[in-house]
Amino acid sequence: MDNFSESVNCLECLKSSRCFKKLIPSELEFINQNKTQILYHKGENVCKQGAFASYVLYISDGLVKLYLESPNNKNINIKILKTSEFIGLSSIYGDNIYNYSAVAIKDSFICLIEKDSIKKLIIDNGEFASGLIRGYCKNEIQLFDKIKGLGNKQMHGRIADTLLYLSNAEFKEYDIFTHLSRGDIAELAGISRESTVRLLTELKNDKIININGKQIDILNIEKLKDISRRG
Amino acid sequence: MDNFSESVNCLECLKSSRCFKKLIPSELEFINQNKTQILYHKGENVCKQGAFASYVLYISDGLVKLYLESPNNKNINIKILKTSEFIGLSSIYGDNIYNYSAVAIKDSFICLIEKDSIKKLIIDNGEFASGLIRGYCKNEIQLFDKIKGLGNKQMHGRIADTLLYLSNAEFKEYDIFTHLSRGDIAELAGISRESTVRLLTELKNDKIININGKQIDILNIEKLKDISRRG
DNA sequence: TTAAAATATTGAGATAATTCAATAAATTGA
DNA sequence: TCAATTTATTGAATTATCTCAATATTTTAA
Repeated sequence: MDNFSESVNCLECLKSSRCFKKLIPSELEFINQNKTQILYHKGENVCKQGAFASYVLYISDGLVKLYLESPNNKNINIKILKTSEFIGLSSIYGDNIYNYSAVAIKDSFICLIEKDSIKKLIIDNGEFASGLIRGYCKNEIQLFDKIKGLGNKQMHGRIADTLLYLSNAEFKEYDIFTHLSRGDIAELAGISRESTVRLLTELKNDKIININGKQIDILNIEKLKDISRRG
Repeated sequence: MDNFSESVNCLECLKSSRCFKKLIPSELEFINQNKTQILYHKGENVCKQGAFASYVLYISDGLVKLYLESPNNKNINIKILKTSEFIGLSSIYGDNIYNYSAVAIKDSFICLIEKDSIKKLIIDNGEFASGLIRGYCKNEIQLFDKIKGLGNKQMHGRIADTLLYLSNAEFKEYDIFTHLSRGDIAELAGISRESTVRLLTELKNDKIININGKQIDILNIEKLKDISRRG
């Protein structure tokens, strides 16, 4: 199988984002003309922080880890993106550079959409713009949560946050833990791999979670939320 | 002087944001009808995390500190907002709640704009929506920087980041340091007040900055940038 | 299937950063 | 202007967290 799937038509796409539903057929056709779909294999970089950003990426089907790189090559994972989510929307104005890196954590079909077509649709179609802005808002709120966690919680609260995040309904269908290493979890929580392992063992001993290889299940969500709250 | 300034007309406003310039006169008049301008004194809360958000706030003239509150009542300062910037734009969709708190750090004129009028203009005027999205993008990039700092820099790098941020051209006309306490700087850097003081003294001894009461001046920006880079 | 590579786990020591406490300096309001 | 309050500064002790190193387990690829 090569990197290009049989050409998927945006007008028939079943994985389309809420805001695409606001487009009229001719606009959808316009997007269709200005996009390519590519298969990224697990572990492959979908975009790279600092690289020239001519496309907005859209996850047609897959699972992608978004992360920030730092000079001291410690990464911090921002979030896990799923089917029907955008990558690189924060790059459509301004520097024309990706502000983060992204890597497929399982084989994923990604649509590359010309940045300028998105910009054109924002101006032409207010409902589309409104839908996009809805996404920006949701996004921002999540970034605030991240900042709260990193800014004033310590290890226990952060790992609790991360486990609650990963156990959230949005990942139900994804069997998310099988795609994540301890290092991935550590970088989501913003703590070291070793500390992560230690904390997970501790939570298991306290019967708050159950660990089965990579799979982690929450046994006592109230206690975990409490740990998250206390920080 | 009461809390309301003589009614300022949006059509004649000299402090209008870039995106307001995309509005046609009737739309500006529409905003004008749906806003109130209020004077907030230094130290007064402009909005409160968790409170019902019916308005988008716009700084007509002033200086406002945006911060996140946590249960353990340690705050983290997100940024300092200046004249012509919005507060609460991330609340126009979704939960209808402010996601952060904001406090005036000097007397500030703030316009309260009906959330629904902003929403209406987004749908009616693509150029306005586009302008707003430009703001969302810029914002997001700054939040990523914040996360990078908190996530994988230690004290020295963080205080360097904060000093560089506050010494940036955007605050040139504001004499920003006179409005900030050591605690404010600490919460911007995400470290304790005591550590902040110690680090500032250290930087002063190394002749990288100069301290004169509240005023802080960068003497060796290259060295400071280097500290920021190393983390 | 097996050897090599990558990932996970555990313990111990080192380091970063906070907290507490005491004092100094600056600001505020009567 | 002066006392009261808030803010800033410094040192010492404590705590949180990381790093290093050694071993175990899992995954990968020949």
